[in-house]
Amino acid sequence: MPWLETKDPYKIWISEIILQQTRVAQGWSYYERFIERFPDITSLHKTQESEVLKYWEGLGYYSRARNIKKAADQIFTTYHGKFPDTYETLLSLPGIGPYTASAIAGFAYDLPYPVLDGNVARFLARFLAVESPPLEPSGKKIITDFLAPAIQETKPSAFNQAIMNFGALICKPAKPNCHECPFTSGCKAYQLRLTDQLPVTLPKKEKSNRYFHYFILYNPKTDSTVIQQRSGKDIWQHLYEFPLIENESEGPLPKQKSDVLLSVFDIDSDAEQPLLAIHKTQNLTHQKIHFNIQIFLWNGLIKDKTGLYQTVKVSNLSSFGFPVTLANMVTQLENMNGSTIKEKQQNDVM
DNA sequence: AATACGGGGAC
DNA sequence: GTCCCAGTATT
Repeated sequence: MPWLETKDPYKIWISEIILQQTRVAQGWSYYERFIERFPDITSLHKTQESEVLKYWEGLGYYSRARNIKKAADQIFTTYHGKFPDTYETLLSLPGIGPYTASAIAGFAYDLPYPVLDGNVARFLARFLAVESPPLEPSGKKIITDFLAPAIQETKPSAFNQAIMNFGALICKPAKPNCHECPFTSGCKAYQLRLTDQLPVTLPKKEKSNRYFHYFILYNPKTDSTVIQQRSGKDIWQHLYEFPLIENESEGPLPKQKSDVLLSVFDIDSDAEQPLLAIHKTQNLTHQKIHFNIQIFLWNGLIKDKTGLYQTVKVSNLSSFGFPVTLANMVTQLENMNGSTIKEKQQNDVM
């Protein structure tokens, strides 16, 4: 972990944001690349949000990237580039909640704020036999009241690191290593044989299905295609995507709907068939996305005055941040490098 | 208090 | 398939 070798609050901040709801194994390479490109507040302040999102591509929870950019701008202007060094000012920054504020306060400044992440919550929910979900307000209070005096007894950074590691390595979600645990004599869950029933979890909700029909329009003459940036409050905010029609139900898109979009790009669906149609699904926490991706040949015309669509070279696509499923499509497109599509086009003519 | 927000790895 | 991860913001 960065804080094992640095007290730089900037690096600690970035690593903590990346590791929110993200395992070290998944986030570590992102951290290294991110720090290399953005070594400090100034470098983040000088770039565009879209580049930060590109570096976040594939990590998920993209509000983290958007908020990192916001917070960096705030630190640059409001705090003149000096990283905030109190719990309250840290907490006031976008993307920094109670956990991250405590983590930075402890690791960078040795301030005694106990961290309460998933690992700590699980350990203390068992140790204290907390009856409510440990991250709900009531359970959270019980745990925080227990930790607040405890962290005063020792070095905050060591305390926080140790208690999180303990939860991750010993007091694991399933099959905790109680035989290696030095706290069994004080652990209520262990005494009551409730270790596999705690912590209490909330009932899970059903996830919704969504049907995304993407149109990849390929202009072989210029080796270019069309993308747009996602707006609104929906998933993947500010990431890029291909022209999209979302359908309410499973199955093929009604011809009338696709014709409306295709006509914007001067494509007659009766004359032009997709070169390729790809189906994929992607499981997210709250929804299952069904992708239907079609590649069409395109003459380069856009009959749309909103300016929401932008034409880009295929060779330039990878400079934009896409949702992971579309990022994989981009990789495929680049590998085709136009030649496969042209080949396919010739085969169709013959 | 409930809900949305991504993606992947462990089981 | 299910669970859940060094959580936060919004409603």
